Amino acid sequence: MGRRNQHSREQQRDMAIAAAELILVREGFGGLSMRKVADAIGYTVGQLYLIFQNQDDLLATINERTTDAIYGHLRDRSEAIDEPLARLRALAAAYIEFAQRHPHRFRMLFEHQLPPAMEPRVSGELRIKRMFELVESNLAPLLPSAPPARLRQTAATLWGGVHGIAALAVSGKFKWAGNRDFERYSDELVSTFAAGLAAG
Amino acid sequence: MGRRNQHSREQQRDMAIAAAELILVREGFGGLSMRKVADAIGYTVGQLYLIFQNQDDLLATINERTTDAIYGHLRDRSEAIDEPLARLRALAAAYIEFAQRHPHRFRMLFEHQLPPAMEPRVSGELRIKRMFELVESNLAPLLPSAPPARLRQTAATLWGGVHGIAALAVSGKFKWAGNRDFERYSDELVSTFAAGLAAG
DNA sequence: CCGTGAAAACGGACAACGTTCAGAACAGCG
DNA sequence: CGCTGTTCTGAACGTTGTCCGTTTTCACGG
Repeated sequence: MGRRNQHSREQQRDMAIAAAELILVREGFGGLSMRKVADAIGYTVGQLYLIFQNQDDLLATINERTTDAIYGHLRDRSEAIDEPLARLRALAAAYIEFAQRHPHRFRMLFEHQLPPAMEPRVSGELRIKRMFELVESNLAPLLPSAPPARLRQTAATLWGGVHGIAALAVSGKFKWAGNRDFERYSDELVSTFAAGLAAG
Repeated sequence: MGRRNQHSREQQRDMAIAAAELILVREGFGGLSMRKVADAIGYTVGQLYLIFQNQDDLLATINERTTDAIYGHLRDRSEAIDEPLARLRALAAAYIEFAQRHPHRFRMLFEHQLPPAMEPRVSGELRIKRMFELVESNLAPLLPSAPPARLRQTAATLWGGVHGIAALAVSGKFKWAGNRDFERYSDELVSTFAAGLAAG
């Protein structure tokens, strides 16, 4: 086995991912190229294509890590809270906070699409599903007698709404509102939505 | 004035925009290149750069037209309705419908960002603002005694939420929900949110 | 009708991009 | 040392956005 360098394939993979994430954070989605990643880890582009199928493979891998990071952030910000509604508010605020703190990672997660030729990544879909289930489980106490299907739809509705605020915050198309404090919007959304559920 | 072709600069501009929109619809954001546009209108790339400052200029122009199209669609779908809450529901459904019918145009509107070097486009921001004001004016009857600032925030909250559902619908990351009928979500969001407003 | 100057359009150049692949460089074994 | 199979390189191809020197075309003055 002629190995020229001391890094195993697994190590190279980790290095490449770390380097790519750094470039993503610094220069954004558009500035992330295979050549830059290869340079950053001291290998050539060709080698990168022995580690990743193609660029989409690398980006999808990073997106899975981003989903994990969001999930962890949501857990951290909500686990110490007892009251269900307060937990939901905290989850929403944490989601907005992550989007604003890591706009490039957040944007790439939702803006990058795998080409139709590539088979979809089950692991990535499961991660997103898990994130939504976190919302669902915290929404359940507010809808005690709702059947599972209804609960899932309502969780999707609410979280879709929270996601919209985060998406607009990160897209930069929200300047007209003049308000940089986006948690105010997510708070109002969650509170008013919950009040509506209670009323209905 | 030596003009070789029968098209005025204004005509060339219109042709280029129309061709670019066609390519966008057919091949998506990533498939839209200056060279393809130039080919489509029978000119060379160089000429395209006498019409548009650069690619971002062309894309921003298309995005302004997309905003107009959404605005018109929202008006069409809501003007015949009398009841304010029903109007809001119709607006939300129309927004989702547009996003699903024109996913590439919708995505580019919110995913493309001008490089920081270019000065922001006031006309584009005004168009987005106008769209949100359409929501605001239909939300006003539900909050009769709310001050303008509160009204604006609530409109932004609600519409941010609707936008999130549209964004998720178009991003293809909503498969776990198993539900293709996204108007169900926007209906629930608007109804529940309005119920919450009435209760508060 | 011809010449001239300016506007209009072309087309080649450049750097950067994703991707591929023939061959060079290497480690271990005999 | 030489052989073998893996590892890695570096050049290549096609495409992209962008620029700019050159050529073409026309309107007008003579």
